[in-house]
Amino acid sequence: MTAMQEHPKRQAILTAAHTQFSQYGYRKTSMEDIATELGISRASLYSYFDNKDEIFRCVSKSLHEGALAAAQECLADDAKVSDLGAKVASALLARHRPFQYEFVQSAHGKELHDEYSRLCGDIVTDSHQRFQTMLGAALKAAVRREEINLKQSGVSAAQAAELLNLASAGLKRGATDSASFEKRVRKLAAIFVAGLS
Amino acid sequence: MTAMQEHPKRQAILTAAHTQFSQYGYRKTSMEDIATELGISRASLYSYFDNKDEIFRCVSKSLHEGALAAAQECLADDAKVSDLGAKVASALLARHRPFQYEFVQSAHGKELHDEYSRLCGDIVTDSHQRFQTMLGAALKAAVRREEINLKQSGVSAAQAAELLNLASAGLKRGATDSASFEKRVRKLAAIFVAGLS
DNA sequence: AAATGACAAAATAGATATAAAATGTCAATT
DNA sequence: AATTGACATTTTATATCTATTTTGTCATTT
Repeated sequence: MTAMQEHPKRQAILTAAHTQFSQYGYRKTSMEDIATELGISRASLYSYFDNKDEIFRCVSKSLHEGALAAAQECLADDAKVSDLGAKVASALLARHRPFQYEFVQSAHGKELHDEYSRLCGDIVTDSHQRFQTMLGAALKAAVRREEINLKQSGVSAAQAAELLNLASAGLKRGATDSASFEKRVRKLAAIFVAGLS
Repeated sequence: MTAMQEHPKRQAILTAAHTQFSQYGYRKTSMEDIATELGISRASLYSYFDNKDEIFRCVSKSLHEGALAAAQECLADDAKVSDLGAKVASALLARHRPFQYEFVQSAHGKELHDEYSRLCGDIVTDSHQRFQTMLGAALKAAVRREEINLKQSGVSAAQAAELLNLASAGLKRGATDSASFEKRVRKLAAIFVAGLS
């Protein structure tokens, strides 16, 4: 249920690193920068992490775990949300929120994206898969509750989850800020869920 | 209605260039390569185009114009398509088909994408806009025909068109080939249109 | 034990030089 | 008039060198 216990110092380092990475990109952030951001010496970092690559991977892992936990929370049976469309939208937003750096058209955004696929391809894939599984399960539960009906459109719950996830990622392209992204995801989810009835 | 008349030689050059560009990327394709592909001398190219950048822009323009014309055809009132979902899907596919190079996870795909935004940002934006306008108009016509109803979901026809277009672009990410992309677009369009009823 | 300063090794950035490839022009050719 | 070979120019690729930055380790300090 909960993420693996991280040594609090490790967690602090990851937070500082995340701040620097999203501000200056991966390559332009040095271990010195991360240490300074935290107010400790660079050498201390090596007591907690092997190298910068590992820090980056752990930041990524932490972001993904957090996003998945938040999404899971949104999809929980006892979630007090009016309708399924809103529930799905909130899960999609929880899933994609930490990765809004992709909005950035700048060199930073592109570099970060490249480093992600270079160093964290497995983490991204795994997270992608797990999210689709949990969203698929939530949709299946909704079928059981007869809130939606998949037979008409001929898609499985898993396929529907995949479509929602990929489509949401597409909505980032046109968005200039997180607010417009959020609005679009909510409308898409509402219409999509309405289409499964 | 029809695209601007291109000198047939110009058109032949654009075709040869497109072949080379999609095979080797922009930078790795030389004017010599394009000329050889066509069986003429490199110098001749300069009788028809100022330079490589202009050729690339014209290839892009041609692809976009072709895609828009095809999409327009799909959306025409007299199009003999069973339902609105299928009609919308075919238009989306016509719009995105020429740009499936984005599937390519390889360096080529990324380079081409970069060159597109460097040299053809205006063309891409314009095409994007025009497509959404025509799709929006088609949706509006469907509202008039009472095939769909936008009031329930609270989106304008233009917003719905935008959502469909961006979401479709997102579906490229997960697709490994054009067939899987096509299936996904058809399902998304069907569900989306069903959600507007 | 946790943190750090100091050190050697490795990576990066910048400058320079050279060779090769590609570009754009134009006079000559068909 | 359309096409091209040939030329001068520009761009790109590669290698080498130096100076600087960054990294990873470890003995020392608190």
